Amino acid sequence: MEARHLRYALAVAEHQHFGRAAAALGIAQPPLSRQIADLEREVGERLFDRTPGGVFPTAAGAAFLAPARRALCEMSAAAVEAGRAARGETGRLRVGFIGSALLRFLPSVLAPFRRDHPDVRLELREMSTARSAAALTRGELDLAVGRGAPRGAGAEELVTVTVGRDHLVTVVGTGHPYAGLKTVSLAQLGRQHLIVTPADDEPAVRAGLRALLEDNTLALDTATEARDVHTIIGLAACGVGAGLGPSCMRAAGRPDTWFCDVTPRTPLPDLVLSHRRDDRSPVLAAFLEETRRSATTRARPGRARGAAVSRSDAAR
Amino acid sequence: MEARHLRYALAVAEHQHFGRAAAALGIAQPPLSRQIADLEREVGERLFDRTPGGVFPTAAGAAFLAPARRALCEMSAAAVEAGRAARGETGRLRVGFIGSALLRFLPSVLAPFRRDHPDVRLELREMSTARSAAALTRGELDLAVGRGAPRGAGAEELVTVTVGRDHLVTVVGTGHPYAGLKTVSLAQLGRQHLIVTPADDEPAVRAGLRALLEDNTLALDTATEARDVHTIIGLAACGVGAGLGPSCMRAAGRPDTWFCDVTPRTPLPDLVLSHRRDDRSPVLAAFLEETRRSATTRARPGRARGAAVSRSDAAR
DNA sequence: GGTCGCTCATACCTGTGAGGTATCGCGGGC
DNA sequence: GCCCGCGATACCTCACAGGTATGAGCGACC
Repeated sequence: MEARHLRYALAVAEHQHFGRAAAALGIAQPPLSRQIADLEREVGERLFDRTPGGVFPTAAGAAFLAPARRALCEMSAAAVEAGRAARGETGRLRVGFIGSALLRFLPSVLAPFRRDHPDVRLELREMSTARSAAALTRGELDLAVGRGAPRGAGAEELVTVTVGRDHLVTVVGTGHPYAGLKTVSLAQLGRQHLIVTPADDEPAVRAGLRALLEDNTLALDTATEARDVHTIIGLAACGVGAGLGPSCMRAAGRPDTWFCDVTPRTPLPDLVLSHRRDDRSPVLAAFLEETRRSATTRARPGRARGAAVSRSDAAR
Repeated sequence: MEARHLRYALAVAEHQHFGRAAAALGIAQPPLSRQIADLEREVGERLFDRTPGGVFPTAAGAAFLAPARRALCEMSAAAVEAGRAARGETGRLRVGFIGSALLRFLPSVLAPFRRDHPDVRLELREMSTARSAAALTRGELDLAVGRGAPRGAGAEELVTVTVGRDHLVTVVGTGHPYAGLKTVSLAQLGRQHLIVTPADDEPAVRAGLRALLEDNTLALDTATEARDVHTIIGLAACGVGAGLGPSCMRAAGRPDTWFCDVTPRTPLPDLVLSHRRDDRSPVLAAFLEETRRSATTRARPGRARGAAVSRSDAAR
């Protein structure tokens, strides 16, 4: 049985007349008669009653036509869905991201992406840079948002794009001696109890900090660790010590906290997107395109900081 | 796009290999490659990634395959449903019946029919013989169970089958003078206040009664009318008078009622099935077949009364 | 009641295209 | 570098979808 048979049967049912159905199908009447006869032979039942008053479906014909209609619907739906999937309008995007990406990058990208791709299922999971990179190479994620390009096993299969730059800031509670200062020096920081992100989670960030505080590794080794920027800020607000984090962390500021730039101005590893090099997912491509677009529209009106996007490979 | 393309695409997806898919389809590999290429051209998207490690659906391909599978399912379902409908296993049967058919005929036929045709939607509506015949010719019913073959406009388009015979009995309350009698005569009945079925509802029954009581038409003209056997019995129990009805009415007897045969033994119009002569519905045919079968199985062990089935035309 | 007209079925022809065979191009692995 | 496996390409062939001509059945109508 071919789709042709279904189309012909539906045309006959619609027009109740072989001649007119054939005309509507753009073929002659005899071939239509024969195709219907072939179909009836294959199904094993007469599907139409040919009466002088017109052609009407038998009980078997009526029962045949409903699923036949659905089958043709599904066939055209297949073509439509293939096109939509190819354009990235449907599908799924599994994104792993660090919490600080929620402060500036994701807000600027997610809203327009959702607007332009409402039928894409976004699966967003907050996780550390290290975990998202591993999940990416295992195929459990399609996109990772983290700080610093992934290194280590499988990293050469990934491609990274920088989507944000931040420098180091410190956050303290309003009762802390630094509260009210515009800047604090590295030397001052080295004498504080620090609150930092765990080494396992953010190797690039920790390596950078270790290099900065080379004379005060003790400060880092005895530091309090917190996985989330909000936790770092909250602990600082409690007076636990001086939190260290990216400058975008200011967006999560609370009335009982104070932020100081660190001098000298100290860039942190870039906020980067990573995805598998061989990933041809149109949804991923659409998301990256949206990232580029939102970067340029943000860059034009004013400062390019945090909006610079440059493509590079993680392999080395 | 033809069903062939869907089958081929599904085979390629399943085997992840053009050669093996072609073998499974019973064709050579080159035609399969070409059909897939044709399909991709028609859809406008590449559906499969041909890699050295195997053939895998692209995002568009994956989106295509799901509805394609459903389309093929619907196609085979169409053939199956046509067969089931042709065998009367699915469909609808709208039956109009007089209340007394619930006493003997319908109980013997409906249970086995439902058991053998569980997916047929039975629409059962209690109505008078006159109304069911009219609804039948208007196409609002498929089958009518009534007393006496339909006459009048449209009756020649109907076919009737006798499914039950009854003779006249009378029912009285236990306080009535006839209570305890085995039989009462027509003459005795003519002196009673009667409870009978309305003339509009059951013309054949009323005509028969009128002929019987020719000397006592007054008794009929002043009779109480009740549409339903249960109402006739109930009114008789209340002492309103002597109810007249078919012998199968005994099956609805109550402790406060008494039934007497009428002498001489007086046959009532047959209980008949009617259906449109041009109705080719397999469900109807299956129901009639079930009727015949249950009649013969009931006839064998004992009395054939009420089970005799004879086919005849209502036209005259 | 014979004829006409309408409609679907049948007979037969034709051209397209599905499927066959042979072969090429291209990676990957030894 | 060579071989092997796999999909693509080239070309052929025949089945079958579709075309034309005509037949068969059945109302309608004069």
